[in-house]
Amino acid sequence: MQSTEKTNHNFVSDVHEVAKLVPYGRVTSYGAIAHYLGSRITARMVGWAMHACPRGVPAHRVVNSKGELTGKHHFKTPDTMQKLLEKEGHRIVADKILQFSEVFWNPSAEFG
DNA sequence: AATCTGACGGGCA
DNA sequence: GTGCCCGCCAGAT
Repeated sequence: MQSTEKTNHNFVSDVHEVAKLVPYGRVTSYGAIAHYLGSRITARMVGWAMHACPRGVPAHRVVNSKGELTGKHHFKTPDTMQKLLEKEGHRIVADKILQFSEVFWNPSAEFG
């Protein structure tokens, strides 16, 4: 059947939903969300989806696979992301979350 | 219409 | 550890 769908940015809202599931005091990565959503979604797609994250999505809890705050420039100010994370109890040095593996939250491990 | 880029990540030299 | 390449999709120029 010929689907008349032109844009499939259905995954965009999926990304936002998963991001909302990240618990307070925890963080996840773009790649983890991508893997959870399926192999056709890559970390880069997740990053792209986050540029339009609606209010209520804790975008600051999504960092790259090394725990670095690579998306901080997309917040109101470049230090907003770090501020929010520190407020949630995280330790950040040089835009990098310390003990990242201990606060990392993996959606695939929780649901899949 | 074609090309480059982007909040990324894994693999390989 | 460093550096380059590939993949995936949509938007911008």
